[in-house]
Amino acid sequence: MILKKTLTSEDWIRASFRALTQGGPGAIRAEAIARDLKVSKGSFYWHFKDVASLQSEMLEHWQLAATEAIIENVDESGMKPEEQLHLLIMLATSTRNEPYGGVLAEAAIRDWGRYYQLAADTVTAVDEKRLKYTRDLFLSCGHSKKRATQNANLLYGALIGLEGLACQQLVNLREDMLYLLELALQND
Amino acid sequence: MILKKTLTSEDWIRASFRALTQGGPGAIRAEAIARDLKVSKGSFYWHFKDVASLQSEMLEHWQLAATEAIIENVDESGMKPEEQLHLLIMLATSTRNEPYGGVLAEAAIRDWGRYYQLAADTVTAVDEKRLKYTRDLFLSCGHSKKRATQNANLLYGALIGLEGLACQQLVNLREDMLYLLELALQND
DNA sequence: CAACAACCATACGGTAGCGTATAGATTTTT
DNA sequence: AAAAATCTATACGCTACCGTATGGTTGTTG
Repeated sequence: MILKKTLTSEDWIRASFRALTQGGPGAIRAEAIARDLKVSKGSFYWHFKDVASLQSEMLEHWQLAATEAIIENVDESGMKPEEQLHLLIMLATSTRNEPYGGVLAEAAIRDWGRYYQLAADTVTAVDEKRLKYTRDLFLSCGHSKKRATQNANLLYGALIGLEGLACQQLVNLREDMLYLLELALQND
Repeated sequence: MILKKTLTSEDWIRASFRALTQGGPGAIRAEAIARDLKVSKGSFYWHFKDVASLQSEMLEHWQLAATEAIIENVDESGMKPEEQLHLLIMLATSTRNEPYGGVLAEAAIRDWGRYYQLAADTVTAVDEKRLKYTRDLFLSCGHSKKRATQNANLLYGALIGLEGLACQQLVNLREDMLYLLELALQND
């Protein structure tokens, strides 16, 4: 166990994501997070100009992590597109230990976007990238442009919606997602 | 135009839903909503014991409205189950003028549930009812118990997820939902 | 009209957060 | 060791909200 004497802005950002996932956007408060880190807010205002600046740094970090993580794994797998889609779902439905809180942060930031423009823009950018990536996989499966788009939309939309329902124990996320992939890949 | 001299608790609840949809759960504050209604908070504390009591009344009202609205329409249509499913999607993807803010309130309350237990319980109750209703429709279509469940989960999960993406103009909600219904109803 | 209830305004004390200022402590550099 | 840079503590004024207390206004009822 390494005892760090001083904090980095990374430490603050990680703690802020804990606050976000546990208490929502309204829990991103300098003094509250300072208490969590067992320091005073004097530290906060050294690392950040103000709370808004912390928030934008959080979103910046998340945007990077949110697109790199899975796509890299799938790209380097050397599989056929159908198998890549399967892998994509397996990765997306695993309770992974991602930086910045994983699927919980994902949902929290998505919510955040409803009331905070910068978060909305970030989420849109991430969604666009993921939708495009998924659509390209379906295109590689030989689907038409229209059908590839619809399949990608469905897959990604269902993932988001089902993640919430899975948290309430109302559905089995992976099972339902794999069933959807089956439907989407069926030739007519 | 009728000039009302005094407010009812209903007026407060409606205004509170406006606040919720526009500013998130954190925007449900007695004094802020009072300003919106152009009264003082003395009025608020006459109609409600405290903010928590306003919140629980909001959730109570929404829970009723959220389940009655569409299901009634579909039940009384006298259609075949396949057509009822189609109608269900048409209604769910129409930008309806529901009480308490419609689809925007829906999303806001879903978010709210992440940080507020009472909201979480309310959302779960609503989701359970809707999922069961949808599953029963698929059962009426002759689907097996397992497949009916998966189809219902997919339909409802995709609706939730796609609603968010539709707000960002990233998908066409109704088109994608109808496509999903097509897939789900295909006989193998 | 008197009495009462329904509804709202105003004023109060208390808490919690923001951002600043300033000084203290610690590490790094010279 | 001295100086500089890095990091944190403390104290301050400000704002916004909560919930209470109290009194005023309006409308209804006997």
